[in-house]
Amino acid sequence: MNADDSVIGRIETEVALLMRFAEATRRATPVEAHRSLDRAAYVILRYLDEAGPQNVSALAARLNLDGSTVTRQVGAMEREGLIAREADPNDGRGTLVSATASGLRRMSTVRMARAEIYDEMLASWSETDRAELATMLTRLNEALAARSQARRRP
Amino acid sequence: MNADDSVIGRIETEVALLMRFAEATRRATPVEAHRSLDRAAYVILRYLDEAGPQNVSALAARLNLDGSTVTRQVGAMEREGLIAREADPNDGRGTLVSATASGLRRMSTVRMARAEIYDEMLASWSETDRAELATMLTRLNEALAARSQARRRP
DNA sequence: CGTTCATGACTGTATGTTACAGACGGAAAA
DNA sequence: TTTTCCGTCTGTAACATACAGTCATGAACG
Repeated sequence: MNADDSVIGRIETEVALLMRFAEATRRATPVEAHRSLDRAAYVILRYLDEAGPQNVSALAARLNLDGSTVTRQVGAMEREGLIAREADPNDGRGTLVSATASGLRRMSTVRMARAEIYDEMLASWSETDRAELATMLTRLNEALAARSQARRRP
Repeated sequence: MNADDSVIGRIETEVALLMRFAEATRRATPVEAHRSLDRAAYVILRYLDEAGPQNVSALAARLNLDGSTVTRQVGAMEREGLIAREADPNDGRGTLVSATASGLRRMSTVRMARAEIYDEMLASWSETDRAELATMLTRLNEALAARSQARRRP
């Protein structure tokens, strides 16, 4: 049986395809929107916005990145004024990273632009179908998150 | 209104999340599966399997990559015996890239492994829900592809 | 209270992927 | 035939990332 004959095969194919599209779209995005807030910066700001100030380790765990990578990322973001770093009052070893107003503004702009793109792209979809897509993606991510958890504590 | 309050906002959020998961999963994949067939190699082999031998430019266009990037990729893949290169009989400038049996075998192995992961991950889903997810992903990709087309010929 | 171990951040280094610019040769057009 | 265009390849640079090691702080335990 060809892998594509099964529903699971189709899911694998479509997720792979989605990855390629997303990458290509990101790279093709005009400089003023993309370079101003590269991928890691965007997700970091999203998370800080959602969960409040975090230390580097927490960010690394959340983003599934090495601590050193996050250190460099937030270093660059600090230079651009997107986030601020301060000593963690509860742990002298830690560094608390918090989003600045400017950082949140930039994140929000990117987010609105992306939502706009999806809105245009799905213009012909019914509201029901859009809701169904959102639900399915949410559930897929929940499944992925559960698997991540399971793998981290084997 | 917060962007997440709308269905479109949720879709944007979930796709961004899915990207992070997919990246992290790819990086966390054990060497024997991952290094043996890195991301670009996998999609190149998938495309060659689907569409037959292609020259470098066609691959680059399809994958939304620069020609030089594809040149290097197929160079590495040739060294590993995953693809073969020959002069394009129809165009002396071109190089025809074709998958080898070994390359297709490796691709298929990776594909099955991935399908297996999805299968486990979605074990608790009903067949109806799985089918619904596959359908929604397919439709989302169609919308993305349509947008790509539109942007390429503006 | 001091020693030892664990943890958080950071730095040095290496790798992989990518793009852009330029070279070179073959193809197509004038 | 000459000029221009196109496909591939090579040189170079940027960037994100991981791994290993360093340094400082906190925690546990005798």
